[in-house]
Amino acid sequence: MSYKLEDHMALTSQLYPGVFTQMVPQQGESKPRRRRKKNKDADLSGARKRKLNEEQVNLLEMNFGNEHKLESERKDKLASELGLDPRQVAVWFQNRRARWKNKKLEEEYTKLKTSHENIVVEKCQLESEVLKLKEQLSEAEKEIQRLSDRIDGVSTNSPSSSLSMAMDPPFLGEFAMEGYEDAAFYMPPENNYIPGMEWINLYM
DNA sequence: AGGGTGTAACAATTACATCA
DNA sequence: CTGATGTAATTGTTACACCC
Repeated sequence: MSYKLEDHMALTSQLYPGVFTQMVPQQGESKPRRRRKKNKDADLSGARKRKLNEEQVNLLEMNFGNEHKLESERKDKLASELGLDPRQVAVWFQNRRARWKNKKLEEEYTKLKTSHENIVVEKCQLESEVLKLKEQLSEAEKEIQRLSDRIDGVSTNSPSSSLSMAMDPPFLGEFAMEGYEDAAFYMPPENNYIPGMEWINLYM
C-alpha cells in the first residue's frame, strides 16, 4: 500500500518532529465514551506480565530516543528482540509519545511563564521611570515659571527693557553683567547643568 | 465525484501495580 | 488499608489512501 500518511503528517508535525500532531480535535458535543468493564477474569495465575522489565524499557527508550516514530518493520524487530507482542511495542511508543508531548508542553509553559514574569518586571521598571521623568518635567516647568516670573519682575522695574532683551544678553549692552547676579541664567556652567532642568539635555 | 473500507495516529479513558 | 501516581492497554475519533 503506497500510503502517503507521512506526507500529510510532515505538514502537521512542525512542533514535534517525529511525532504526529493530533488530527483535528473533536469539538462541540463530546459523545459519552463507553466505559470499559473491569476485567474480573484477569489472568491471576502467575505473573501478570503487566510491567515491562528494566531491560525492555531501556531498549525501548533507546529506540524512542533515536526516533519517536515506529515503522512496522522496526516494531516487529523490537518486539522479537524484547519478546513482546508487536502490539505492546506499538502501545508503548504511543504512550511514550503522549508522555513526551506532555513534558514538552510543561517545558513550554514554564518558558512562557518565565518570559511573562520578566516582562512584568520590565514593565514595572519602565513605569517607575516614566513617573520619575514626569516628576522631573514638572520640576522643570516650575523652574521655567519661576524664571519667567522673575523676568517679569525685572521688566516692571525697568520700563525700557523688554522680555526679549532680558532673554538675550548681548542686547543688554554694558549693563548686562551688573543686572544679573545669577550669571548661570544666561551663561550655563561648563557641564550645562541646571537644577531641575536635566530633561533639557535630552534635546541637546 | 463520492461513498465504503482499511489503516494509522492520537486523545481520552480505564485498569492495574506500586508506593508512601 | 487507602489515596496518589505511573503506566500498560483499550476505546473512540479523525484523516487519509484506495477501491469500486
